[in-house]
Amino acid sequence: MDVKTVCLGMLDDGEASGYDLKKHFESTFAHFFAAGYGSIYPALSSLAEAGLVDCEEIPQEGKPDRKVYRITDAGHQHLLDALKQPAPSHKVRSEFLATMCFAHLMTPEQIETVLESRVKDIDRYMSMFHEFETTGMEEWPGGMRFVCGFGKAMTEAMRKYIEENKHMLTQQTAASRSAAG
Amino acid sequence: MDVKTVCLGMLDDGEASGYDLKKHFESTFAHFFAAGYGSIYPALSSLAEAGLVDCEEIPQEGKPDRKVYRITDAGHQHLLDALKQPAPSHKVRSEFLATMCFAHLMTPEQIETVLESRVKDIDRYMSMFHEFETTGMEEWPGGMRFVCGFGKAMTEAMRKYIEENKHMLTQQTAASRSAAG
DNA sequence: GACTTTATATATCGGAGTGATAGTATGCAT
DNA sequence: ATGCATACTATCACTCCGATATATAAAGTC
Repeated sequence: MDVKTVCLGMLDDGEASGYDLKKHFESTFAHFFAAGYGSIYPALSSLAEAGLVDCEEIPQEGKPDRKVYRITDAGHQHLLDALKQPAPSHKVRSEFLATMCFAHLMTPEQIETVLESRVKDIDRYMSMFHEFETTGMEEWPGGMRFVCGFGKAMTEAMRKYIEENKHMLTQQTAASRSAAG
Repeated sequence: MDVKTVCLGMLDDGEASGYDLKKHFESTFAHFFAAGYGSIYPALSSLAEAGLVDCEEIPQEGKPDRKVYRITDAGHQHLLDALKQPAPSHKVRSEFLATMCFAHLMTPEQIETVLESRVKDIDRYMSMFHEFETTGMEEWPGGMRFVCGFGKAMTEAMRKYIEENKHMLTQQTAASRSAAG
């Protein structure tokens, strides 16, 4: 399940341009599968070349031509095949946790700053989830609701853990020890 | 905070070879910062070239020479600077959730298989965390304890969410509807 | 005794993805 | 009038991932 396949899945729901897909990646998919133009445009080109999507160029004045992609029958079949993968991965890449591993080399102020930025990020996600819930999430397919609920549950658990355990980081670091003599 | 910096941080705790670091990445760092030889060896070469680590080649019979890396003063200073980054990221890349977004295109059996493999993965992580706890985690620096507790809390929350919400996925999919007529 | 797996140790390479940058136009605010 | 957001495309250098290659010994298994 790479960017190509996710794009294909999004297009299975209706035609769209690369720009449209990017907005999708930034909203409902943001918390578990980010992708930028650098992956989306090459993905769409490659899908078109493989005949899994059709591309219609819609000329526009002033702006660049809008390229609208539509999934083909072969594309739909390819998607169905891709969904047969029995053990899809779930990976975390956290510079935050990597940094916290070395908390004993940081000052309490540095640690506090990092935690604050993490909590801000968490709050951004929480308001995003809240917005989903208040803008017709009930009509989404079950899978999408499951996925967003998953993100919300994880984000809440993260905030709770940080609040309840940050004392482990700020108490008695190497920096505070040397500062205190 | 890239692989290079994490290697530097590990070496701040004592000299090690690329092979040693890999084992570290596979145990305590596995749940939030995976790295393979394809990232570790180039990282070490680059750190050595920049003078942030020293390399001592220890000849061995039969096996390839063991290259032991040791952090330099410049390297330690570089690490301290890297830890000043105020907003380190925390990213999830989940083919699992991406797949679940398209649950309406899957059979209940396919969905069940995917969930089972995820739960197995969760159990592997849980027994890993359990092993950490029973093998002298109390002596670890606060940061490492925080990070492992974080992983455990997230993993537990994940299992709980899946158990309580998987019904959202298996009920009434497109496949089950058409199978039922 | 032969066979496979596991552990020790290095390293490279193709392909995938990231983040920054670039170009070009409209419209809206300050 | 200058900057900023929105709409739309696209590329490029770099980093990272996963698989693969190479070589040997110990330990388990059939």
